[in-house]
Amino acid sequence: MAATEATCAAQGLQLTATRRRVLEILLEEHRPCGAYGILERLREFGHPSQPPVAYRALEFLTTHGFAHKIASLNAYVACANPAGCERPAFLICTNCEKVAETAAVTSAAPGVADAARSIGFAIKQEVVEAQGQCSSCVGNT
Amino acid sequence: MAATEATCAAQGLQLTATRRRVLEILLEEHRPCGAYGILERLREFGHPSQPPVAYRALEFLTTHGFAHKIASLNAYVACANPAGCERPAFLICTNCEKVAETAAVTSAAPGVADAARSIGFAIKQEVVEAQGQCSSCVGNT
DNA sequence: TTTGTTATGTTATTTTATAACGTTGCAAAG
DNA sequence: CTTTGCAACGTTATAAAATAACATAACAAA
Repeated sequence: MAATEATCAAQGLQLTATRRRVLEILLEEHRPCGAYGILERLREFGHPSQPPVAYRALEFLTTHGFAHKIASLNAYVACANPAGCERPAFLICTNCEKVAETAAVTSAAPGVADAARSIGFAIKQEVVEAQGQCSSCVGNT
Repeated sequence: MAATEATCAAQGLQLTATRRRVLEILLEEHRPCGAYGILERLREFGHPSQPPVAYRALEFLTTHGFAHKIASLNAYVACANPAGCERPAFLICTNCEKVAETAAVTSAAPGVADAARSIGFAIKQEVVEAQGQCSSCVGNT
């Protein structure tokens, strides 16, 4: 949160009340939240709660790297490293639903990078989302 | 298509009319198709066209590896290598929307695999979707 | 011929996301 | 000042994606 505030201040980004509240919600849960779940939480706090409110805040947060969308879940998480987040990749526990964020060292998995090069494909961005079981859940279900 | 027929025959899977038609549709387009786009095409061919029809066919096709879901687009593509598809990864052109399928050689991008090991996370499955520009579109947009 | 299984047909609903349009607040240019 | 521009907001409506639930059909095995 502090890191986010600092980045916003440094870059002239407006961390408005709703945007801040959405980020707080994401930080409190440590699991991916659907947009409509966030919306409900906003409502509890007296914020306006039509869908575009949540989606606009989420767009701001994801655009600037303060949060990420987990495409395979259609859900959102706070960035684990808002100062200096690069090449985020996610480890999603299918049992407890918690998500660990990590950084992919190279641009792509070997094979993918090679394949891209060989067909002249210029990679701009990657979605890397691994599903499996976290250490507490290994063995269960 | 032939490979899919062969696999179905070998494994006792029923490639029914609708399932076959959906696969044909995916093969004709060589870009990702939304479920509702597929549904429209089905309607043109006189198939029933309620959403579950498309979703059931897609579930069959994806479960058995004849097609894949592109999570970051909420869309579906035919598998490029229905015989022996493993660790599929996708290169999605943001300009022409075509998708190239490739195989990730290792289980995860370096860094991701390491991170998983270090926190005791057992990876079962991975979603790897790179966005960028294909060779014909590099330079445009 | 009954039973179980797999696939289908259909209605309705849920979940996720965006279009569109008017308003507000505020800072910089005139 | 005041008006012009812009970014954010509020609201209504709708689109797009996915699934729940339940009835039917087709067919093979007991």
